[in-house]
Amino acid sequence: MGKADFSPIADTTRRAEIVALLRRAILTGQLEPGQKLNELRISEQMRVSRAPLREAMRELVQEGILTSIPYAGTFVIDVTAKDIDDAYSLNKVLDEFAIERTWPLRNQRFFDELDRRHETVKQATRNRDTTRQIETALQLHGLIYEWADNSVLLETWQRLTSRLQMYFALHQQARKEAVPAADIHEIYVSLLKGTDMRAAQRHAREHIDLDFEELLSYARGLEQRPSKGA
Amino acid sequence: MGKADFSPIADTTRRAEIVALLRRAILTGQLEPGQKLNELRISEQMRVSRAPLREAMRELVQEGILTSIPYAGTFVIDVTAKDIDDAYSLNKVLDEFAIERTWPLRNQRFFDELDRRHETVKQATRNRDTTRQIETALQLHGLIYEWADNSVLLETWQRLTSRLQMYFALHQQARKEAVPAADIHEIYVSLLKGTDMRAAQRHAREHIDLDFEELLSYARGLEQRPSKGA
DNA sequence: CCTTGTCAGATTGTCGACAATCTGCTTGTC
DNA sequence: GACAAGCAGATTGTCGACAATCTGACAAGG
Repeated sequence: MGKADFSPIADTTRRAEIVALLRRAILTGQLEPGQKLNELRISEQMRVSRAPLREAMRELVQEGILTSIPYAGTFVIDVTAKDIDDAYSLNKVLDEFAIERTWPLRNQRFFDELDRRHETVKQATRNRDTTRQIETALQLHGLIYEWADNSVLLETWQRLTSRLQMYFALHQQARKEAVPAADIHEIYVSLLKGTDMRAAQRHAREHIDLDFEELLSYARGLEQRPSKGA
Repeated sequence: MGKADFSPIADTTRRAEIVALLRRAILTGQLEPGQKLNELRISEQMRVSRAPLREAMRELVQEGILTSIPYAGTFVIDVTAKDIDDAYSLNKVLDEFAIERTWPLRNQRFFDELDRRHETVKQATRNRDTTRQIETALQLHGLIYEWADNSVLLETWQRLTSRLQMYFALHQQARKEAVPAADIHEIYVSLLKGTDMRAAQRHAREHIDLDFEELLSYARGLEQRPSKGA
């Protein structure tokens, strides 16, 4: 059959590209929490007018990684230990739900995709590319959300992901050492392939606990850190 | 003491007002699902330029009640039975979590607020104001989210609320009869005041089931309904 | 010394006009 | 008559300029 699956072509608006650029800058920590985004300066740097830039910023405000105060400016969100803890506890609940929904829908394509993403994480780990390591680990984790066949759940996860990626990036940036080379995802993947759903859910919970443990103690340390301005 | 608590003053930007206007129009069903929003026409009607209107629309796109296709237009989201079912099942999980978190934080102020909102619903019911009835019922329901002391959870709920309100409004609009005068929230409120958390969670689940039951059958009926254009 | 009024500079919010893109119709060709 | 090319209208995307608002400094007054 000549039936090819074409994915939708890329958004060719400046707005979409600006959103991607800004998001990346925030999630990798290039833009620090609390920092103000000067519209004129950024628009000149990007060789773009302020209109699409402002529209892009509105999107990121709604996405939850920017915050806007009328006539004062738009800022990268501040990260508090409470924020991380909130995201963390919600994540646990959502994980359990996502696994429950994904469970009966697992098939060979799911397992293949699981392996593929796992491999991508391992590769990033080998390359000592911490930023990409965070990104790919979240993508591995996100598979259960993509597979759960619930659009609202997926959206919720994607919003959460933005923040988590930002938190982890900040954490990594703070302690300059490389992340553990040991593969902490091995068990997670194998449990998702297994037959005991409860076990998978339980592990996901503990798995998350592990990841967040350090993150939280780190965040509690920098509490009341002054926001850096431009 | 002359120490007054001042809440932040209202956003006085056109953008914010436009967002409120558009959201209301969508959530009350004035703008139908699938309908296209003509920027020029709306901006002229509101006596506003397209810039703030477009920024407002970006916000609502991210809020999930509008969808944008580059160079084609921005449309009110289409409502499918699956969407409602997805929102419904996630809502159940979130409710359980919200109740769990709110439970130890309940105090007199909580109970008072609960009664206040309950009273507001009853008043809207007496006045046969169905739109307000939906709105107030969701606000009553939202108290456990506001009280749970988890900002991420609250945000998630607020996004979900937008859709739910839209769904219920559509439903109401379809079947023109008035909503049941019987007070279905009575038990919910009393259980939240009680001592059996599990019972409250269980009831919330069933309570939601009741509300959604009709909504779902209605939505399944209008599946493949053609989207109405401008 | 502290408070209040004023002002200049910088930044955000809004506007009207232009450019890019899509849609549907018309036209020409076979 | 079927079909592709191309044109005109409408709509969205982007731009540069102007208006509204905030911030901080400075001066006047108590």
